[in-house]
Amino acid sequence: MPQTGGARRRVGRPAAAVLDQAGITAAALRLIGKDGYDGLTMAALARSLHVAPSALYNHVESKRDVLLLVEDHLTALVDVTAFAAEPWESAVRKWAWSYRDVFAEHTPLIPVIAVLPVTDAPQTLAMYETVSAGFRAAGFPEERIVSAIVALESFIFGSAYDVTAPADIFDSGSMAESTPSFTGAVRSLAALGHEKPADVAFSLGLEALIAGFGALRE
Amino acid sequence: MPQTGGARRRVGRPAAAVLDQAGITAAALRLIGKDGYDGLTMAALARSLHVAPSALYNHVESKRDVLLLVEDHLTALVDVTAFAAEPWESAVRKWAWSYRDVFAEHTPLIPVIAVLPVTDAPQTLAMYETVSAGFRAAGFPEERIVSAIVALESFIFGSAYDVTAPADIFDSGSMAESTPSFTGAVRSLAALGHEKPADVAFSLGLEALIAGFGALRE
DNA sequence: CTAATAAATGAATGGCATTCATTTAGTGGT
DNA sequence: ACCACTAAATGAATGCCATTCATTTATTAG
Repeated sequence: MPQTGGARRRVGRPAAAVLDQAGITAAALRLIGKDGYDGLTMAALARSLHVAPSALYNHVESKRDVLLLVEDHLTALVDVTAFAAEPWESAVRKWAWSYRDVFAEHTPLIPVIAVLPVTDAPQTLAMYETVSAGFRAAGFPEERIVSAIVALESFIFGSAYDVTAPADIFDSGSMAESTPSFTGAVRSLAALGHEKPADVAFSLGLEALIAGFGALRE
Repeated sequence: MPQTGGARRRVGRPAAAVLDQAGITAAALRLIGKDGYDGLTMAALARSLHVAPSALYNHVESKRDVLLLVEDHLTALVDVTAFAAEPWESAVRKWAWSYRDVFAEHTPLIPVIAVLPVTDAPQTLAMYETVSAGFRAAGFPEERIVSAIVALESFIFGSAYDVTAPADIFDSGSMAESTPSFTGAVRSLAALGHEKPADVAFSLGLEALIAGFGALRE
């Protein structure tokens, strides 16, 4: 049943197409924003588009395809503008923070992205092109560009998960006495009173990577 | 139906308990080794233990619990021995490679680990204790220890995904002409003929992090 | 001895992605 | 103008999944 309220569409091809990939992507994003990734089911997606679930399969091959559409849409939101206007260090810094922030809200996509051939994701490919051109212009040896980007990306994806971790993730509970070193370190960090510990760790790692990679430039 | 062949157990509590958490963990690991994480279903797990699926719920609360048991078991396999015997740099290096190697085979656990309160995972907590003690002994300022470990872990988790990526992940296909910088960088890396590009990126990032963090020591 | 608890079975339950037969509408070729 | 083909919708399965529950039997605590 495509619609609960309102006149339901009669069987057969409608005069004007109801669905397309852009509409499916937009509906998926709305759904994710409202109910999270648990709420993103093919049935719910169909319902939000006033369509039967099977109709979706005329436009995507699988749910993974939907996630791919979402991923590519989100990648286009990552800010790469600094590569055209700023020195390499600050361009990388802005890109990395933006990249992490976008996907921290969408960690269920990370397993999809990580093994996604870039051919299937034009916006993602476009991001890589801009970033690698930035590295090249900054004097990076060509054969290290991809490895450096991959390393940064790995750090970014891992850090995106970290953003979603519960605040008390390092509470050692009843084991505190048997883990004095770790418990002390956790308390000592907490004493600094940072609002977002994930940001501190991300900044620390990112600056180390930027400094280390910066030294590779010729 | 608990068993397909053989005499099936009659209804009611058996004289000796059939299941316990250690047995469930071992069976889950066998199953994952044989059929991967897709093959790890509560039904398959029960079948491999000659038990009805519902019997599992006397020993774990949910499938997530099973993944947690597996995760904690695997963490115990991560090599932290170098922290007792070697300089900080090489200890971190060995730990990080070992950690990545263990979880590269188990990437579906990463979303679970990333948000897992350490209270629920004693082996994981033990690893943190050893590692943080190593950082402390190496002269790390206490309030930076946790952030540095988190940053390294983020990089490690992201890199574990990278290991599983298909070899042709960066093949830009028909878009090659419109992405000259990226395509050139990919070709240039390929020309080096490394067997495992993921290892090159991991090494590059890890050495940058070690160098950057090493400078924090007092 | 008896009540409570623990550990098993087996039969649901509801949700999920996906497939398929069917219907209807547009399209390209002769 | 006709006809075959393709595209896009419906609605009814299908099979798998994690989880729950009533029931049975055995052990354990008081």
